[in-house]
Amino acid sequence: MYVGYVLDKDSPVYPGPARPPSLGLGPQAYGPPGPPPAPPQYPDFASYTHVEPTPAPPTAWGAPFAAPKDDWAVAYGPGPAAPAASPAPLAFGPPPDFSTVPAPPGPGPGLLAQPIGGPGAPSSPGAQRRTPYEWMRRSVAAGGSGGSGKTRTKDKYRVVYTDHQRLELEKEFHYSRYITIRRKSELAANLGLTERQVKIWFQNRRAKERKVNKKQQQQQQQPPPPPQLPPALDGTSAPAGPPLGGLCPSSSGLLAASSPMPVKEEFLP
DNA sequence: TTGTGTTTTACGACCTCC
DNA sequence: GGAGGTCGTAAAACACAA
Repeated sequence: MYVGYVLDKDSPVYPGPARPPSLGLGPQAYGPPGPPPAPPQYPDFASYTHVEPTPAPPTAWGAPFAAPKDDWAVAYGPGPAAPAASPAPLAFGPPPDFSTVPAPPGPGPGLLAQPIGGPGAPSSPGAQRRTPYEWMRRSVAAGGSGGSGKTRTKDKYRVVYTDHQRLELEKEFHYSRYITIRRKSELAANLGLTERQVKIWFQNRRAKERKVNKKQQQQQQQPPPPPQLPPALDGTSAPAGPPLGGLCPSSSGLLAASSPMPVKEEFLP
């Protein structure tokens, strides 16, 4: 690992890029070596302030998240109210939007305020997507490859992170593809995860992004085959013209117009 | 309800760096 | 040697069509 530079960046909550500029890896620059540093992959995230949440920003982050899903608001509840012992002012805790919604059913004010082993709140909207209660109870030892060393047991193969956990992880990821040691500790502490889980989440997240990017690249290199025209039209239409150009200028244009990074469906308004 | 495909955690193998 | 990186994979969780 590159502990050196990571530790170097332990200055107050991300005063600058977590990646040394010498690597050409800004906070948003991610990708296989070679491609130019590239514009921020998440222009929409430009307004996401990673540091202290300002008193009342309409939204702590940008457009894709400007309108938090209602169900999130329902699910998250008022949040942890930033544990008093929090070492640093974190951007944690739900955005202001979340602070006014009622707490989810169940004991405890908010997810983060609860010990991870607690009953926990439904992770997702209406708990229809997830059934978190059981895994929430088990997740105390999650990450728990430690100890017995056997983690893939039948009843505890993997846990499902709550939407809030994922939300915070995503926020962190959008800020920087690589998390610092300090930030990892803070995240783990505040989300009730282990540092190992945070680390692995970031690894998996990067893998996912690579996969998505690769897929998009392939799609752009292989434009979809022209639509099959009915025989009647096929015989009379000029073969060279852009297919159905009048109706749809070009599919490549659509691809190009799409964001380099697909917005997580959950984050879509 | 069931079958199937996709996504999400988690791990091991291997590599690089200090 | 230890930590974290990628890559590949397993299996649970989930979404959705039939």
